Amino acid sequence: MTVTIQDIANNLGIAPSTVSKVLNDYPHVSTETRNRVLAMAQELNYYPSSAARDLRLRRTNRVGFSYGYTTTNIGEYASRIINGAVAAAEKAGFNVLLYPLTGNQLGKLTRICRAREVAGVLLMGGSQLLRSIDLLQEEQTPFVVLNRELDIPDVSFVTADYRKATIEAVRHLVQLGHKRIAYISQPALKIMHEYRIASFQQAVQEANLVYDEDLVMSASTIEPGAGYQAMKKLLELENRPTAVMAIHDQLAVECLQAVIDAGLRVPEDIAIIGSDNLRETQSTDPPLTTIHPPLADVGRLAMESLLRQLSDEDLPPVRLILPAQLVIRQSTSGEA
Amino acid sequence: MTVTIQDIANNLGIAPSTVSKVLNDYPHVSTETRNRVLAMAQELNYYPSSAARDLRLRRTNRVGFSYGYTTTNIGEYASRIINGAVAAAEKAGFNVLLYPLTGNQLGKLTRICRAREVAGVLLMGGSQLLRSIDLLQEEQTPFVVLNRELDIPDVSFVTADYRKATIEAVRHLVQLGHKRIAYISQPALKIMHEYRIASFQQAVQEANLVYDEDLVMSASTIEPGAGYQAMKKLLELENRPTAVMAIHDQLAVECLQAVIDAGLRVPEDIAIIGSDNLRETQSTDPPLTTIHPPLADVGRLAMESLLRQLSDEDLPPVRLILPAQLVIRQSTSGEA
DNA sequence: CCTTGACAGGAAATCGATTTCCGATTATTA
DNA sequence: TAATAATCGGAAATCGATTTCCTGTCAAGG
Repeated sequence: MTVTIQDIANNLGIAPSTVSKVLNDYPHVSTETRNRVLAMAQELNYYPSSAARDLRLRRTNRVGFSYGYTTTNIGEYASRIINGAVAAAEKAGFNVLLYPLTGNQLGKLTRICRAREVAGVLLMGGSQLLRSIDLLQEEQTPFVVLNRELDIPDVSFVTADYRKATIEAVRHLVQLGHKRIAYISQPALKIMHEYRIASFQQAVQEANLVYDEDLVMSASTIEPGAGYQAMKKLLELENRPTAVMAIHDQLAVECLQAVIDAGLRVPEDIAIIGSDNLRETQSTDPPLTTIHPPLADVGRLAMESLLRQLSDEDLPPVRLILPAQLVIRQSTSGEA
Repeated sequence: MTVTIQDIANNLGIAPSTVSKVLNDYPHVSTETRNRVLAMAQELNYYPSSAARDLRLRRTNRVGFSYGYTTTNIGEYASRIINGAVAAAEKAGFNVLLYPLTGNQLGKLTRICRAREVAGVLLMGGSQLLRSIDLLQEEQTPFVVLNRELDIPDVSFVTADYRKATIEAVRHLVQLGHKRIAYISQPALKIMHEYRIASFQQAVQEANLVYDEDLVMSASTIEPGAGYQAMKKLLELENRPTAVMAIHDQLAVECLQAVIDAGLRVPEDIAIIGSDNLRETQSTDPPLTTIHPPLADVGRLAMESLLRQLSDEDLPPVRLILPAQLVIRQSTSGEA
């Protein structure tokens, strides 16, 4: 059933070690033997057992993609990253294992490392990101963090420049005459949450606007509807904002709904800016202005860095912040 | 660095075989030894090498998810299936490997099988589906086909009842008074394409309408815009349809755009029905009526069947056709 | 008191590929 | 021609865990 190097050797009356040498392009094998081995390997449709190889070589061509954003479901956001990562892995002959970070995240990561299931890991989110990083560092498992800017020594990451894009977005709103800009975030996003709020604050101040904490709202849960509620609260303020930015498009879509349901117009009464440029932002009415992070590139470059780390032991950490674009649509500009 | 069973044995002055027996709950080990081993394993943070286990046991707890729909990118459609599949695998202690079917699909599948990289495969799409199935059968690698109804002996599949949903959709349109219903498909979807067209034809005939081949259009490429073009052609017919169904929502969204660009109203002039219930169908203007296949369940049940096949050699093939619902929104009903 | 058998634990084979080491030939050089 | 080197191919060790087989001990039963 399964063909081994032994079978090839037996069929030819030679030693398995010789077969292995042929298959690994070692010198000191006659052309004749070489050809016979190759022919027999083809005839028997031989492929080396991945388990045996991995064991003997003490390495594997598998990498893990561990993820846990606000949920452990892959959505459009995650899949764009995965597509980039998988394509890059594929090109290098590596396979990608999915590790949703549910339950005991640290326990799971420990197993992955110590059982040598994978050669390295791409780490995206998870509610225990910092501790996960600690763990991977201790285990000396190569890894790259996705979509987080981190100031930890020797930690590689690839992310998008949400900060700059946020500044650009606020500038865009200011140019349109907005002075009271609200922000809706999601505390469940942890580090991302804090980083984005800080970016927003910086952006507001750089635009010489007053930073009003009352205008920073949180979608309290990760259930759909939390963004709607947050927007509703903003609309009830006595001095309500004229523009809202959301940490991600799903919230932005809910905001849009809330504004419309309140009988107000977008963008005339309230302008809206989302983030991530999900497909649905193109088909809402009006289409949403949004921050476009190059997620496929994030995935691709993270994977490429990881693979480089795997082949080249001590490379300096990679810290990539890719430019993100502001995609302007009618939810701010109003023009058709 | 990496802890082996040997290390535990050495630290305790016993044989590795004894350690293994403890870790695998064999009898004939004294409680005292057992406890000492377990304590030491914990202390050294021991996890068994997955490669060594796989080699010795001649099995693995990895399953492959091979995919290639119209593209080898994971989109919302595929990710919903994957989420279900991964969750089910996770529950059973299995890990999922992603195998995008690019390039030499059959070669890739051959390697996967013969190198024993995975214990089984979920097969979703791919331009060579039938030959892939042949191959997996010959290799005796357990597999389950996703989202295709197949009449091949011993082949398991899990899919949604698009046929019934299509019939329901046509009936819905007929009730609204439609008599000329068009269908936009995508030949690149191969088997799915043919199956859906056949379902549509059946649905039309069961509704006692005339099946007019001129009303069956193809989105010629998989590039965005092909659906728009197809719709445009339909609108140019002298006797144009009053309703359109699309094989998937992305096409439906493009149809909507085309209708609006032509200055017509949805649903008053043209009603539209999509398929898959992608997120964006909720936020279009008007929101789209669409067929909702329970994709997460498809993934989950397919994985569960596969895992059952793995533990229980000769089980009869699983042929599941899950009910799909028609989600009625304003692109047909018109009511807000 | 001897036999039988349960029991604890170790030695060694095994999974399949790689790699080191070694012996036998042949080719090269002094 | 003798010494050395290169070449070919095989034997055996190795990776780490599992499993079979075996040995020695002790208890039970005749």
